[in-house]
Amino acid sequence: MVSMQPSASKEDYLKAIYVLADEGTVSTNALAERVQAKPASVSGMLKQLAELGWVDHTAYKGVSLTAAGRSIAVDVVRRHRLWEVFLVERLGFGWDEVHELAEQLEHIEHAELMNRLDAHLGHPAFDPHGDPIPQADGSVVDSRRLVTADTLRTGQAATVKGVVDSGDAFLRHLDALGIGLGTAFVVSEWHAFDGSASIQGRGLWTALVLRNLYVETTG
Amino acid sequence: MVSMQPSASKEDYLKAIYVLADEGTVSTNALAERVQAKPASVSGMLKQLAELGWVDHTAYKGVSLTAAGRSIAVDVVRRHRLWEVFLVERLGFGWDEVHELAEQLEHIEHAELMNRLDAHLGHPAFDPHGDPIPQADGSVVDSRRLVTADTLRTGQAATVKGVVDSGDAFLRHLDALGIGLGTAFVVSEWHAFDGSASIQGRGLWTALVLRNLYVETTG
DNA sequence: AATAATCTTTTGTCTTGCCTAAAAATAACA
DNA sequence: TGTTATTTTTAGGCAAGACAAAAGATTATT
Repeated sequence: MVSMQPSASKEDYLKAIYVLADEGTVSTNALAERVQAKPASVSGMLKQLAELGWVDHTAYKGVSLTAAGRSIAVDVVRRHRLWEVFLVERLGFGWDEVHELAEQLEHIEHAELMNRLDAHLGHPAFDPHGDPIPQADGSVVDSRRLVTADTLRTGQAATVKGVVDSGDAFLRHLDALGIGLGTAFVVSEWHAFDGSASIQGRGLWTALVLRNLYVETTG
Repeated sequence: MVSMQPSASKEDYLKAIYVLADEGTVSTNALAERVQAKPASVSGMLKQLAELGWVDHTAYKGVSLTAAGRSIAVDVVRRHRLWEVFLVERLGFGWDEVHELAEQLEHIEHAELMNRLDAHLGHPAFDPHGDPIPQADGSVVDSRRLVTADTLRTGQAATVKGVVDSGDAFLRHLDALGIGLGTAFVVSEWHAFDGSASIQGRGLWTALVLRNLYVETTG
């Protein structure tokens, strides 16, 4: 077998390590607390994860994710947050009632499903709790580099990185304007009267309220 | 515990019995074939299902669902088919590539989720393969009582039971017209030129192409 | 009915996956 | 260096589900 699918439980461990690993390594105790198990159980699981090449584990020293492990963990987080957006934006759940449900949905393994869901939701940059949603390639947006487009100055260039809310109407609007993930544009002129701006991208001009767009400035 | 959640595997067994039980009972061998297991394994599982009150099993005679068991099986089928509609109509999957994915999604246990998804899809009556989708209350539409609304005669009364396809645009259109599941109406007049009809319901008149609507005639 | 063929259940075991308590090892630090 | 806290190892448990082999029940055949 080339690369096996992690079980739901292993995904949970990897996710926990990912979340706890602000600095280098995570202790067995901290991990045990996080996944609601005894330290002995964690030790056992870490041995398995290390054999699978998903963590680096030095006995008594702590554990950290390998590149492969981080990739899985990030994907779990991505799935979790995309489902949360779907549940809130499309099915009308409250942002406070979707966590445990997303906790189930996140373990469904199907890359194509998540990519299509992501597109369906307009490539949201943040989940309903404001946490960033990792990209399909595993990159996580550095939220410090990301601003809502209404902070741009006239003449400034930017690239669309995501939407603030994935509401149906707004996404359709964007679609009609030919604006999507990766669209680069320049702010031509602000219209004070309604807070919208004229922007120019790939030869097209359009007016748009920029409040709902996350962008990365490019000049 | 009042009523436990069946495991994914038990749900599969119940669904298999449901599907195979055209007449009274299902044989152990047929079931084994269906769930890809040996008859011995099926016997063991049937004992458990009987203890849980989900099947009636008389040794050597065959098995059938109890009311409780049928209720579970129908719900699994419902979940499976609703997910299929979602995958095809919303995410753009081909109708031939969604089965195995729906096979995973169907085991997610959350009544509210499915009810909201059902509403989100406009209460579809059939899945992308043309199979009927059970209602939330467990009732399964008798497809013989259901017709597409374009077969109605002038003056005939009918109640909306579902849509043929759950496309975004069409559902929004219905919504704007105030038409939904359960809406009763009478066909006032057919317009030969475009195949649409004027209908009247709750005092409102509107024109509509009826081809995409499943209705039950009521007079 | 007796025998044979078939189907089904029982019995005893296995595997997988995860968990745990208790004991041993290591690390940290006074 | 001894004491304490953390971690790992060891040995074992438990739940779910599967299976082979043997035994039992049913059905078909003669």
